[in-house]
Amino acid sequence: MDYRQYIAQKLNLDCITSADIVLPPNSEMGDYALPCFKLAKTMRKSPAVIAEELKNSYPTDGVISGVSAVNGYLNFSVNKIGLANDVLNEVLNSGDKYGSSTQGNGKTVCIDYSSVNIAKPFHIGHLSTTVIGGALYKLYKFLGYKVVGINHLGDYGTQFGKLICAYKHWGNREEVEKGGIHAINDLYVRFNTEADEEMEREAREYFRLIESGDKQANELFEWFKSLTLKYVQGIYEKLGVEFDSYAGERFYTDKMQPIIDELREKQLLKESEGAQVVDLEPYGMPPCLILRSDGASLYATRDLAAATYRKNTYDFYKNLYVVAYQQNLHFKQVFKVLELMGKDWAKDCIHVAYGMVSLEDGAMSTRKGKVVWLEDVINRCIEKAYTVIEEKNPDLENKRDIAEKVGVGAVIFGALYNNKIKDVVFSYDKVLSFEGETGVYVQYTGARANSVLLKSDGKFNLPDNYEPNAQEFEVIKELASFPEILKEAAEKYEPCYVSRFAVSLAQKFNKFYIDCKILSSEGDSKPFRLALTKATLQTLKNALAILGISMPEKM
RNA sequence: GCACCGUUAGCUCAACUGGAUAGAGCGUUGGUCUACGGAACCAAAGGCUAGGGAUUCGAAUUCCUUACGGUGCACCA
Repeated sequence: MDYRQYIAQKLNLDCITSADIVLPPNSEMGDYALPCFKLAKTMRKSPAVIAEELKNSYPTDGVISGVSAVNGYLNFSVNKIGLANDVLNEVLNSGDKYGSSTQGNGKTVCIDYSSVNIAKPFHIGHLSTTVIGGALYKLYKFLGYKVVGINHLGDYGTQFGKLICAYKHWGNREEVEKGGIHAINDLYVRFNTEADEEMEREAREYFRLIESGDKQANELFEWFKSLTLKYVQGIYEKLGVEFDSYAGERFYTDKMQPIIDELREKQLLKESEGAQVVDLEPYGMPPCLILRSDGASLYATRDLAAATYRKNTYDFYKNLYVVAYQQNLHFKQVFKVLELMGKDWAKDCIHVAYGMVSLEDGAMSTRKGKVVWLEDVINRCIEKAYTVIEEKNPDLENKRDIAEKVGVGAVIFGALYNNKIKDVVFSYDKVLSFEGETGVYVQYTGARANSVLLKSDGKFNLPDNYEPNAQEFEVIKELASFPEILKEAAEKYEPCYVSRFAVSLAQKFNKFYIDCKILSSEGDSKPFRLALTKATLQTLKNALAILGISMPEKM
């Protein structure tokens, strides 16, 4: 039920739409409001008089039970009985589907996220793209879209020549098999600190060998790639993140030439300082480099090919890139070039930018060993969760399992709680905090709700004409807002709308839980409160699921 | 130098996109255990929304400007 629209319709004024309906600052005033100040101009009356007149003419009914005029605002109170009934019925009937939608049916969304680089382990800086992308993936699916999750592998570049060179000089099979991706990364780091000119020359030669299809060089490369994928797969499983395509940069090797031809044909390409570029000066941007002076392709060239490939293959409705804001200019340039090429779908390409992570003593630096590895963060959170369980609930079954759900949940939730554009200074103190506005708080609330339900016989019939009290109604309103929250989150590409909703609902429920006895209440209260508890648990579960977090039954 | 982003309570952040008294968590202080799970709840203290101008009935939110911080700006990705 869209109350804004309902109210706007009943008001029956030309200049008022559902967008003009706002929420009052506190619920004693009402549930919705219309500020009458705009109307004052056209109606040539004071806002207070207008509100008073509208109040008298507004037809109250079973949906809107009260109207009042205060300080130029027209306040509406919804019929609590009706709303409570509608919401609880809908949540309980929809179950895992509550909040879902069919708005995306027939539309495909491509999401490029996480994009692992071969031979580079994840550090804490890779968390945002992975979990933001993962959450958007689930969110769009929930809203009925077909979603293609794309891991645009960083598998192309001269660094792989360096890596092979380093391996040939210092590495051996056993050590790499044993040490996995970190062993490969160590070799690469060593190359960057120790390599002389001779090795640099060798590295370029190895890169050329990869490119020209040399068997031995490619076998090594594929080996490094498989070790990398094995490593990230473990992390993705923990974080509940999935992909439909691993088409990386190399995949586009043979798909760039048609783009270059097209650019030339459309006379967009011109030479500048020996390189081939698209001039973007009229749009206030530096030129977009397409070919280096030695004829080699660049980052932008591959992204143009990739976007075109995605359009042709998936016919996307939207094509999202979950990449840090460092790349703002790059994507602006690429999208502009697509537009200049006459691709009308360029407007559907969106850079979902997020802020950067640094450490308390400055930026991360692999070379200086100033790195926080993602798997360490995850493991430490799981350990902390296990310790807390040992302390608070030592008889719990499946302690390891639940510690993982809680620990991983804390990591994901922490990364998705703020507006994504904000920079973050990583601290263990913060991720290891399990109190207040955290994923653990939401899970704990769910476990509490579940515990109540287990103690009841689980059978109740929702009473027909039960008027909820203040605490109950706060929970009801929160539950009712979930579908709308999801739509806004998708529109703004902001998973934090979902995590904030989860905390807010948990807070409202906890207040209700403290103030109102559930199991020992009498009359219609008991079945109503059980229904409310069950609906809250369900909705918290659905919200967490979108974020990639599971709800433990006990903890 | 130019461009983009950010700046809200001691700290970390919200604020439904221009609406009423700017809200949470952490921290601090003081409360709530005869428990449906204290990983919780209640209360108090804490704000000239970085400074200055403008638009508006009305601004944390829009525009201009200054300061501070971040990022980017040609052959890396």
